[in-house]
Amino acid sequence: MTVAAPPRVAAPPPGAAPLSRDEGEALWHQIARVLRQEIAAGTPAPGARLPAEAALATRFGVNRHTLRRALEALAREGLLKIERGRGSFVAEDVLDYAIGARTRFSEWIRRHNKEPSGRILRLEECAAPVAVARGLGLRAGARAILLERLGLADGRPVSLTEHYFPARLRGLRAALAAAASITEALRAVGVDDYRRQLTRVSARLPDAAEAGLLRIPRTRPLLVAENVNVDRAGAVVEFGLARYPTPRVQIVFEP
Amino acid sequence: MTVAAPPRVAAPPPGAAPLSRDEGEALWHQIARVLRQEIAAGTPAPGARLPAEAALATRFGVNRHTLRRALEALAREGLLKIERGRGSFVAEDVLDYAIGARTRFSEWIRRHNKEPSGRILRLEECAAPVAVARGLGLRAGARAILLERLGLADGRPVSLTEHYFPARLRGLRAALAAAASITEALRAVGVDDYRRQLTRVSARLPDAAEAGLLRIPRTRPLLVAENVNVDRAGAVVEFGLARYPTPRVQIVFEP
DNA sequence: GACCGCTACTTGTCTAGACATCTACACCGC
DNA sequence: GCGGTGTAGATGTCTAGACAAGTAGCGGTC
Repeated sequence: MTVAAPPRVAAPPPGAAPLSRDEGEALWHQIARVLRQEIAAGTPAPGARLPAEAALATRFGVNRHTLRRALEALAREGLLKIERGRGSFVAEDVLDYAIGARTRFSEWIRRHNKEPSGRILRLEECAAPVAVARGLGLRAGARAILLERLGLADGRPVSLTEHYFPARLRGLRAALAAAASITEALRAVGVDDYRRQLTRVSARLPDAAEAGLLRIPRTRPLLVAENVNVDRAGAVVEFGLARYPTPRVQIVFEP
Repeated sequence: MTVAAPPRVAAPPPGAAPLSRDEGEALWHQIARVLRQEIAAGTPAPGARLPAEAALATRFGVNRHTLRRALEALAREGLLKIERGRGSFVAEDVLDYAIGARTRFSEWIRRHNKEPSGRILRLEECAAPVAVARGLGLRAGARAILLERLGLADGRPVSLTEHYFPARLRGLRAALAAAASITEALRAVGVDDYRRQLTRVSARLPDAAEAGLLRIPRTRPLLVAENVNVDRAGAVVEFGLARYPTPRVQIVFEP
């Protein structure tokens, strides 16, 4: 009397989606379909990490190679980004920041069909640092208003900006505290229109605070953009210093 | 004293391209590069079959899975077409036959940057079959001139055509034997211009002779096009019956 | 704090074998 | 000639194990 042969592979765990073996559709194809649906449903969310290949293989009750085949297919479709040594991540569409003369944060985010929001981190009067004073056309140490702000798209941080305004704009600090956007606050103090005069882009690694606020590891570079905004008369109304997390954000120059 | 451990895999045969193991580039990537070069150099030629995966794996001294990975990459690039149960074939660009009123064989081929040529298989006077007589507007059994021709592009067969002409065109048979093209022969007997009045397309499997001439297996369908050409006055000057091998040739309708 | 090395975890590659599935073709019987 | 059947050979899928190589974080050292 012989014992029944053990199944060739471990059965998938109870709650898992059932894969049909010995039917027409390949296992890796079925797995890709399941993952595609889950991603479309929002879990895991864009940017989130998937379980490791070994864990997913266990979940579906298949060999790691079979599972890899499914992940490769999804990566080719652009749904996943697989990073060696780190894991597989649900692709999040890159926010192209198209630098134009009149680009406003909320318009930028809305153009990507996301909901813009923001959090004021700091709002105070201070002495302008040297680089800022030069940008604003002031003497070093002159008084300036500083607004530090975290920009979010659909709740995910996409920018960390410092805005310096010359102190000559009376009432701006109160307006910034009350208004929903910088554009609106400037209008409240008489600056109807402004445009970007200059933008300079660089990159560096974030410090701990920046990494925490933007929710990125400290090894991911930031794009750092300095810009100068002027009013219709050409007077400087703002010096901005923006930090964007890569690769979530890319900057595009529009001539 | 121990014997040296045997190599994990068989060494590639003497004449084969050397692959560098334990260097930065993956084996499958090196193999893909070698095959890409060979295809670019023309051997194997477009349409030709590559050796089977097992044979190629032996040639490069790798496992079949490793070789498959290289083939898959090339297939994704469009350089190969892999067909289950048949083999891997160097992709050949499909000849789109754009049906226009004045499409001539040589122009068609030249538009694809290939060199047109042809071989006359038959040239004789015969009694027109019923279908042909109807196309030519003659009584069944009326005398007609038949030209059967194999058309080639860069030496590869792309069409097999029967051309029927009404016997009223005196001297055409001699002209066809002497001229390089039908257009030229017709001009020699006074038909300066002609245009396609009608084309009807169907498909069927080839018989043994057709398969042999077009160098395709008998299981590959032929595109069959009947067409009627008329001169400036509207009189029928030719009834054509063309057979094209799929998928080498596709027919495109131009409105 | 900065730097280094260690370690755990992750993805990438290669090998090996088994079986499924499809194609082409020869063969046979009618 | 026609159609079915068998067979060899091709690609497709899955499992299994091993090792390479990259990443991140921890802890020790200076």
